[in-house]
Amino acid sequence: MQSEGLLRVTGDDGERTDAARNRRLLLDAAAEIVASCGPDKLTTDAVARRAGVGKGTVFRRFGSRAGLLHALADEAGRSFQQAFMAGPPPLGPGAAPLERLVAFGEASIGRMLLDGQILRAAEQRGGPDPEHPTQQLVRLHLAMLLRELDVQDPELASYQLAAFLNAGLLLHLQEHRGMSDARLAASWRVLVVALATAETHS
Amino acid sequence: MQSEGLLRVTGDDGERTDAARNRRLLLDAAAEIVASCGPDKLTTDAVARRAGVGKGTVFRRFGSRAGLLHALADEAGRSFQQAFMAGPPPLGPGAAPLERLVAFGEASIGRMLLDGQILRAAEQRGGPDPEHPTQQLVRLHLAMLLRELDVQDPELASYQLAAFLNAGLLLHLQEHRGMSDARLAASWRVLVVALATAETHS
DNA sequence: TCCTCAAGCGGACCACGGTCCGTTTTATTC
DNA sequence: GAATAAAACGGACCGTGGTCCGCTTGAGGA
Repeated sequence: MQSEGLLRVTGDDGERTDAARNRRLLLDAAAEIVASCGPDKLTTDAVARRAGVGKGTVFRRFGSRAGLLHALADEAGRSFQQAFMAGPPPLGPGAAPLERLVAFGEASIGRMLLDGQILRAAEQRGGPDPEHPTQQLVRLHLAMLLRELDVQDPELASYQLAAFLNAGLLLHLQEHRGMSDARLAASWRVLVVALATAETHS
Repeated sequence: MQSEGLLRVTGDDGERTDAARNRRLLLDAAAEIVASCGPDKLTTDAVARRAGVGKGTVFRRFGSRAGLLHALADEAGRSFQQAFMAGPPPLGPGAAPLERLVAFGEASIGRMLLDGQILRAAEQRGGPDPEHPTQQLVRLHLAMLLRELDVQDPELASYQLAAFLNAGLLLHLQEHRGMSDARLAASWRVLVVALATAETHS
């Protein structure tokens, strides 16, 4: 009998060698499929078949289709993570916080062209549709008010604000992060007041 | 033979009477299911069965499960729409723009407790998961920088910023709204600069 | 080297969203 | 009221994500 039932680990990080091998096979197969057909064509069946493993293995290793896409996106984005955590300024440490914030946003935006497809697919099939009539109504309303406040680019700013006023996010913050309505409202107020009082430098 | 093949309309807004009846049956059935079991239990089969219609009818009327949920949420939110478009200040017209913006956010936040469940379900099954490790890393980074800038409630602010730096949204703006990287970056800069320079009133 | 058993595996299976197409209903015209 | 064609209907059907469970593998202990 075996003295310790908990630490059977031998692989890199607690993964059996065949498990590690299959993870790689799956990630490679997924990358190939995405490269040749786009992320939408990546079905769990297809990736399993291509990797030469059973479908169950996909879910054992990655939990879900989204998990697989996430792992893929993480591999691609590892250098980005390195860059903003330990790379050279202005993205990495060394520059002033505001510089770094600006750089971070710019880098994120630029990155989208690169592997945004995968990131979007990982975020979930479909996702909230910004062009749904109801959402448009909200944004139109926000944009109108922002315009009156002389905010720069009110249309885009309305997207930024609407992105926060989102049922999925708000409910998550309330339910899983225990944030009170008061706190959410206060933060919203800070945000819009900041936007409103920002000087409109061209 | 009939002279005009285009205008067969007789119902309220171009809908045949049986179509209108079925729309109501479906909405009512959906509302009942949501009320008794929550939105997650609302399957297209179940709602069709409960309404006593075929499954195809669900899709003919609402296009998708999400469409049905949206219609449901819209019914519930109609009074809210009225309120911010034509109701009394500060939500409706009459108050200063900034007041209205603040009120709008507060109302949206408060509304979530009411029928946020439906709205979230309508937004799409799953949706982006804010607690995914990668997302957490991004938010931690943002929060750290925001803290250095003495922004109020940096944690929550990090959610606000991250909500915008989102592959689905960014890609949508680039692809379907034709917004350039430069424009997105400029708007991002305005946003973070505004937050950074807002005075920290307790 | 063999034994043991947790970890891993595979693919049949299920549930659900969405499509398709032959049939039925509705409104209009005569 | 009969004829007509567009619109709507229904439910069998399909693809895909995700689960389940009996079988296999691999690694440490003896």
